Parts: sequence; structure tokens; C-alpha cells
Amino acid sequence: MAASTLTEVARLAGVSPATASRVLNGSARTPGPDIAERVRKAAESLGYIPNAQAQGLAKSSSGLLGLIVHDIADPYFSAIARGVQDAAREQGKMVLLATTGGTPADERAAVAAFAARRADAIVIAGSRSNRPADQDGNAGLAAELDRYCRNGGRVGVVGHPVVGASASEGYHVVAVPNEELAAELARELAANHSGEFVIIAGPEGLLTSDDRVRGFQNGLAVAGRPPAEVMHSGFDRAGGYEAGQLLAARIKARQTSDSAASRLCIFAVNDVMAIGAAAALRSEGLRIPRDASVAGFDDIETLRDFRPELSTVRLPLEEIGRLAAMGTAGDSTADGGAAAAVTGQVTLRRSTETDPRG
Amino acid sequence: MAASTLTEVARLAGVSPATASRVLNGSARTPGPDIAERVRKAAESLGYIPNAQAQGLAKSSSGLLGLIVHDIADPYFSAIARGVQDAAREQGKMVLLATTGGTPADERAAVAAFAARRADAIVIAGSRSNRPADQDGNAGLAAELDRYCRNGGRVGVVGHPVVGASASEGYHVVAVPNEELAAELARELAANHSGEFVIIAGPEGLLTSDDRVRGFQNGLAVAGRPPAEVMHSGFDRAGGYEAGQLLAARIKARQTSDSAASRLCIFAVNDVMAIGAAAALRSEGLRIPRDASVAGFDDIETLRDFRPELSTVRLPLEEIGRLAAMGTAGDSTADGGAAAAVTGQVTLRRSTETDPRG
DNA sequence: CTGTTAGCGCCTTCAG
DNA sequence: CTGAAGGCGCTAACAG
Repeated sequence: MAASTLTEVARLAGVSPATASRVLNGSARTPGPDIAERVRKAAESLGYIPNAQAQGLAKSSSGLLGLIVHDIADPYFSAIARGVQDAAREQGKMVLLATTGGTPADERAAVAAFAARRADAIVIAGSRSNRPADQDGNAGLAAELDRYCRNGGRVGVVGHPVVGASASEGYHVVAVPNEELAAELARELAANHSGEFVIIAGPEGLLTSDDRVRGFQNGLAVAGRPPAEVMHSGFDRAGGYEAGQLLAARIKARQTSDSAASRLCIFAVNDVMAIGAAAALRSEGLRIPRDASVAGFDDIETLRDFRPELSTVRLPLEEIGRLAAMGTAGDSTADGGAAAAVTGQVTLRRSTETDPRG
Repeated sequence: MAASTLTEVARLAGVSPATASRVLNGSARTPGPDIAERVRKAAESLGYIPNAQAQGLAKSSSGLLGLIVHDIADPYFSAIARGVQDAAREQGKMVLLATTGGTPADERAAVAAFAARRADAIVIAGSRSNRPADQDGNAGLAAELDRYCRNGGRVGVVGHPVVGASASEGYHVVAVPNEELAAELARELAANHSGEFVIIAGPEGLLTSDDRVRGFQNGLAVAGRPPAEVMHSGFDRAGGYEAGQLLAARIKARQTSDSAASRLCIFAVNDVMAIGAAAALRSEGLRIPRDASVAGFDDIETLRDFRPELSTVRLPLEEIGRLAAMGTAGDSTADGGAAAAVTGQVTLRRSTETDPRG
């Protein structure tokens, strides 16, 4: 009743297991055509499926690609996952999925689990954290990754290198110019917006968030503007919503007290937060861009149908996933620690129009 | 340089591999505390990580849970994936991901690949197709699943049983009352909508789509309405958009020719298509619900921030994923072919308001 | 309670 | 070009 084995196939074909193996799996060259045919037919009739575990054990390589994300239902991550999945398919690998909520400790566990399965490569998406509270977690994660790499594993990271990771062998990072792009966004916004700026950021210490904040402030400075106030909140929709509520109250207070109040321009460090903030404003009866401008970052697919159309920085998320996964393939000496780079595109839309019709 | 093995740990601890195995992995009961400690320390110092492939080979069970979806970046599937992932974590399993675009042939290949990896269970999400063109693919898929089950694999399917699958052993389906819910939706809409109905459906033969169409028509009949026209299109946003364009033209023609034209009520068989249709109407200058009502199905998370708020049928997607995955755990005789059932909730929102303010 | 002995299913030298 | 033998790392019966 159990799945049939190579030995059974071999016996049925009247050959040795070795021969059967050679014809059935990608060996250097196939044995005699007559034999080959016989084996193939035997395999077919038995419904033989090679046991990948055994193959992996023998070859010590599993054809597995591990993917670590915060939350697979988040559009940012699911877009990246799609790219990774594509790349995996091209490489003839399967993807193993782990979701961690962004906790370094969980990420470490995921890496260990992947290592246990002898995944050929691991792709880590999701912002790295530099918070003191995560220090131990980061150290553990770095150590785990290090060990994984030393044992021949390949790692692809999106955005930032893992804090404290020292392995350069087989360690590959897809660099995202968050700071530069945020600066560019700030400059373009400043050109059309005379009012005050506010930044809704993630928790302090989240590298991606910090980068975007820093870049944005730099951009403002270049444009001769004073630095924006920074509000820290959760790196998700709820965080954006929360900050949005605070801002809504402030905007309303200003509108009633000061008739000539200038419109606020809100930059949320990612689209999901921007959407949350926009929802909060809307629920308080405020309208975008009439009462405030809002911009995000990432250009997740969801934005396509979000109204008002949200200004953002377009990131090729799927491509990023692809690159992260592709970078882990092939020759390990080709790019020890090398970084593939992607580029983004500031995309101004209705949510930051300066002459709002409504 | 390679990862250290159990044998190495055992040697370092001065015990036999068997003993080391007993303490390190979940054996019945741990050996003497003194020995146990010694082994644990040895493992720790060597950074030992058990080789899951070898474990799997020895125990013939892999701790792997295969998940098959059309597209991981589709909110419908990513919500289900989240539920599956949750369940897997609770069961101490890892999830293997395969995306197939819904092609039975690809699904078959995915099942074979999972079988090769000796996945303990497979969850298949995504509508089954009954189209003649997919007949061969379905047969192949059914055969593959059948074999997988016979070899002790467990299968969880969302929605419909795979066409032609005969295995009842370990075959588990999470039934979704699509027809009933669609009927209920139709009745509720009919109660507040006097105009004509149109259905934007997926390709003919997609079971989920067909069920919802049938249910909706039944509901209309119960309400004393004539059957709605059915437009077939792709089961995704693009499909909805395409149909929406056609409808937009029709609506506009009607508005100009007949001043007292009644508003159309459009039912798209899933939310993603409804969003596409809404986008098409909007791009043609039409507004919802002023110029037409629109309703969808699923209540994907994206709807939360979509405007106008879309009427739909709420399905507990994450729960569905959980159930599908959970159903594959535990005693195989408990529910041979049994069906866990979920329930949905008709949810009327602004997009189908009868007295639109604008 | 611990150690020894066999495999799990496959691949890969090494002979023939 | 084919077959035989050994081992990948671990677990599960058995002994002791």
C-alpha cells in the first residue's frame, strides 16, 4: 500500500536499482535505450514517485527554498512571495513558507527549521529591526544564519542585511534605495506643497522605516523645509489608523481655530499604513486631498483600486522577490555578499494634489 | 564544515546515537537526567540541528503540509493561506507552497511533487473546473490524489471535491454553501432593488462560479424576478473589468435613450471581479451606487478600504483555511470524506443602496 | 535504562 | 554499460 520504491521498479524491469536510478533521475547519461524504455514503463505502471527525502539525504540537497515573511496575507509580502515562487519554479525548487510576524526570535526558529530540512536557500523578507529589545533576537538570528551559510546554505535578504550577520559567503542582499527614494519623494512633494509635513513612521529601530524617515527629512532639508514631525506607530494598517486619528483631531482643531490653516502633508512610511491613516481621516469626516495630503511607499497592488489614488514610491515588489531568490542560485563564489539593486519610482497621484477639487 | 550529525553529538557525549536520539527528539521518555544533560550540552556546543530529511525517511512522515493555490498574491488565497499556515504551526508542520494558476495539469504536478516530498497532507484551494477542456487534467489530478491518499496521504479541499476523485479515505472537504448564500443575497437585493439584474460570472464550468450563479438565479426566482443575464468572463479582476466595460456602455446608452431607465444591479461572483467591474464603471464616468448597484462575494480583506463599500457575502476565509488544514490532521478514520462546513453572511453595504446620495 | 542491529529509499563510487 | 556494495542521518525494534 505504501508508495512503490525504486527497488520495486528495478525488480519489475529486471535490472538493478542503480540502473533504474540512472534512467529515472537525471544521471549523466541514460543507459541503453532498450533498458531505459523497460524501466520507464515499469515505473509508469507502478506509479513510481521518487522519494525526495531519500534523494535529498543521499545527495544532501533538497530542492527546497525557504521563504520568511511577516504575514503572507499582507499585500507587500504576498507580492514578494509571488516573485519568489516564480523564481523557485524556474529553478525547479519548491518553496517552504514561514510567517513570523517579524519577531527575530521566530525568524531564527524559521531559519533553524529550514536548515533542518536542508533547504538549499532561504529568502528573508520584512524589515530588520535594530531595537534594543530585539538585540538578543537579532544576535540569535545572525548566529543561526551564519551557521546555515557555513554549512553551505545560501541566503537572500530583502532590504537590509540582518543585523550582526557576518557571513559573506553565500549571503546575498537585494538593496532597496529607501533613503534616496524617500528623499526624492520629499523633494517632489515640497515643490507642490507649501504646508507642514508630518511623518507616520513604524516603531523606532525598524530599519526600513528609519531609512525612509531619514531620507524624507533629508529631502525636505534640501528643499529648504524644516524637518517634519515624526509619529511612531505600528508598521501596519492599525498603526497608520491610530496615527491618523491623532492627526485628524489636530487637523480639525486647526481648521476651526485658524481659518487660514495650511493643509498638512502626511507621509506614511508604507502604503498599508497610509491606507490606515486615510481611513482614519475619512472616518473623522475629513477628505483627501482637500483637508490633507497623504503619501505612502511601496505601491502595493491594492492601491490600484484605492481612492483617492495614493501618491507613493513604486517598488517592483515581485521583481524584488525574484531577485532575492535568484541571487541564491548558482555559483556561490560569484557574489559573496554582493548586492543586487533595484530601483523605484516616485509616483504622484491625486492624494497629494495641491489644488484639490474636493 | 557540514552540519554536525547525531552521531557526532553522541560521540562527544560519550553515548550511543540511539540514546542521543532519545533525548534530543521526542522519544517516549528521556533517559537518565545526567546523561540527558550531557547530550544536550554536546548538541548545543556543536550547534546540532537534526536532519529532517533523515528523520522523515526513518519515520516515513515529513512534517510537511502542502498548499495549492491559484495565486498567492490574490487576497482570497492569501487569506486562506494565512489560516492554513496557522493550523500548520499548531500541528508543528511547515507549509510547502505551490501556485498553479488553477490549471488542473499544474495542480496534478503539484500533488505529485508534494507526494514525492512525502507531505503528510495536502490542502487544495481554488475553484474546481468542470470544463470539457479540463477533463483530462481533472482525471489526472483525481488519479494523482487518489494514489496519494491510498499511500496514506490526507487531503483537504476547499469548496468542491475534486472532480472525479473517488478516494474517500483521508479525503476531507470544507463545504462552502455558495448556492444558498448567493440565493440569500439575491433575495435581499431583490427586496430593495426594483431594476434589472446582471451576473458577471467566471468561465462556464468553474464550479464555484456556477454554484453562485445558480443560487443567485434561484433567489431571484423566489423573489418573483426574471432570471438575470449572465456574462462569462475571467475569474479575476481583469475579467470583471472587461465585463464592466461592456455594462458601462450599455448603461450609458440606456441613460441617454430612456430617461426613466432603471438602475442595473450587478452581481459579480467574487469580490475581485466586482472590484474590476467597479473600476470599469468608474473609468467610464459612472458612479456606484448612483448609476448601478454592485455586489460581490467573499468579503476579502481588501474591501475594508474599497469605496464605495461593497455589498458582498462574508466568508470566513482564514477559518476556511484553518479547517481545511485541521481536517487533515488526526485520526484518519474519524471522517472518511466527511465535510466540515462553514457559514457565510450576506452583508449589504453602500454599493447597493437603493436611495443613493450620489 | 542504554547499546546494538537493521533498515527507511536513494545515489555513487567501484568492479566487472 | 551494468551490477554490487556502502553510506547519507536517523529511528525503531530488539538485546543486554
